[in-house]
Amino acid sequence: MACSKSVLPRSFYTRDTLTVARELLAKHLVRCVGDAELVGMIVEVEAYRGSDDPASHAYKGVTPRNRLMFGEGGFAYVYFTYGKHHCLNVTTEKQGVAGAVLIRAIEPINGMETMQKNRGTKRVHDLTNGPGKLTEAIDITKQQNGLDLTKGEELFIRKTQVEKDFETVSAQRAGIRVGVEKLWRFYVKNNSFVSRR
DNA sequence: ACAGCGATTGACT
DNA sequence: GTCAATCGCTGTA
Repeated sequence: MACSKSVLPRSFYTRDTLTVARELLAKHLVRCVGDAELVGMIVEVEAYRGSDDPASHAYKGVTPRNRLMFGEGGFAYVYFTYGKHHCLNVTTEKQGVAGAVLIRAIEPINGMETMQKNRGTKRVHDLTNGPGKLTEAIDITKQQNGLDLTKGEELFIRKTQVEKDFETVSAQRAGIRVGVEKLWRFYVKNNSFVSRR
């Protein structure tokens, strides 16, 4: 696998969830499907923790759905919601500590034609500017739930060759009714692929 | 067994 | 701006 040494290692993920969330911005999310490499730059994320975070799936303890949030950092946690959409998270923290980062938006870098086909639209700015949109664009379903992101194979995240300067904005998380006071949504300032709300 | 609902989206007024 | 779609997960019985 080319560029495998730039794949983020386990030690990146097994840290504090808020730190991992902020540092995921401007990294490249890579989805390999056959010979195709669908790539997007992460521009918007949200952190979810455990018993201190009423908005988190992990707030009330382990269930069959959220068990990956309690496992070791660096795995994909994919869930299905509103009867329509999949959301992609990466797990964080060490084994036994709940945490995950929701990938809310990416800026398409490579494989845009496939993303347009998967989304059924040609409008570039509608391809990946939302958690349910980007999973459809890069073909993430529960098939990918539990994947190890440190392998550099089907799904992974890598450092960019030259990371441009950017400003990080902290804001309220979207679509939740509790825990809104925590500013655990982070996005790249002025990036046009950040979801609206 | 089953009612309630959601870390969203797209269509419509 | 408002609201319906749609179904798997969760809590309760």
